[in-house]
Amino acid sequence: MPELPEVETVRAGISPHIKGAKIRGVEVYHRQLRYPIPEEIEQLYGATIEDVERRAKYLILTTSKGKVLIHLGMSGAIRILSDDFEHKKHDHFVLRLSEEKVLIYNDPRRFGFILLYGNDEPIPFLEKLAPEPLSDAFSAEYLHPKLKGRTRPIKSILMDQAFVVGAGNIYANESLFMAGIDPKRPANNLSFGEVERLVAEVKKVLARAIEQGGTTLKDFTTPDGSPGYFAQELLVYGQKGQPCPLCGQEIVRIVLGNRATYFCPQCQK
DNA sequence: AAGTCTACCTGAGGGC
DNA sequence: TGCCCTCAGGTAGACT
Repeated sequence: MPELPEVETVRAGISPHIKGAKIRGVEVYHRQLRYPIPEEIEQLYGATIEDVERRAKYLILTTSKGKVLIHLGMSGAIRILSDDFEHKKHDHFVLRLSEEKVLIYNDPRRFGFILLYGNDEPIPFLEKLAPEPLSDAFSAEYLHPKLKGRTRPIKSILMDQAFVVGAGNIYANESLFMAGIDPKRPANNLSFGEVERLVAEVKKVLARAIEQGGTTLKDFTTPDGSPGYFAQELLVYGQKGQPCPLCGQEIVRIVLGNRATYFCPQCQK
C-alpha cells in the first residue's frame, strides 16, 4: 500500500493528535508482524510522544523512553480514535494516549513492523537509505554516477531504496511515464539529461501525490478515515489497455522484477 | 558484486 | 453460491 506520499499523509494526519500526548497503555493483539513486536514495547507506558517523523517509508515516533519505528508494509494503516473505538479485524497494536485518544495499527497482510530503539541507539533500517527524493541531495548529479555499471531496468532502480527512497510501484511507473523513459531501459544507458528529467518528475509526482493525500487503490485511508485522491490522477498505473493520455496508444502491462509495470510504448523510449 | 527470485500473509475479484 | 486461481501499494534474504 503505502509509498512515501501515503506515509507522509499518515505522519501529517497523526502528528497533531499524538505529539505531546502521554502513553497510558500499550496493547499488543497480534505480535507476529514481519518481525515480532518486541516485548519491551510495554516500557513505553508513561512515556511522552515528543516527535513524529518520517524517513523514506518509515515512521519514527520519538518518545521520552525510546523511538518507535513503524513500517506499514503493503497493507498497514494507522488510525487515531477516541478510546471507546470499535475494534476492527487485523488491529494488532494499540497505544492508549492522554485525552482519551488511541493510536491503532491495523495490517491485514502483516508485512509491516513495529520496533523499539533507545533514543541514542542507531536504527539499522535507516542507515542504508538513499537521500529523500524531495531534498536537494536527490539530484541528477547524485543519481547519474550511481547508475554506472548498473544494467538493471531503471524502474527497478527507482524502487530500490538504496538509490532513491519513497517511490514504490505506483510512483515509479508514473514518474517514468512523465519523464518519457521506457521502464525496461538498463539504468546505465540513461544520459545525464534523461536522469535530470527523471529526477525532476519523481519530485513532481511525489509532491503532487502528497498534496492529494496519497493514492487510495482499495484500502488505504488517511488516519481520519478519508481516502487519498491521487488515484484519479494516475496516468499509467493500472491502466492496461486504456489509451495513453498523451498519444492515445494502448498502455501496456509487463512484468519487471516480478512487479507489474505499466507504460506507453509510444511515449516512453 | 550485481541481478533475480522467493518468501512472508490476507483478501478481493474473475472465471467457471 | 462456491471453489480455484491470480493479483496486490514492500523488502530482506537466498540464490545464480
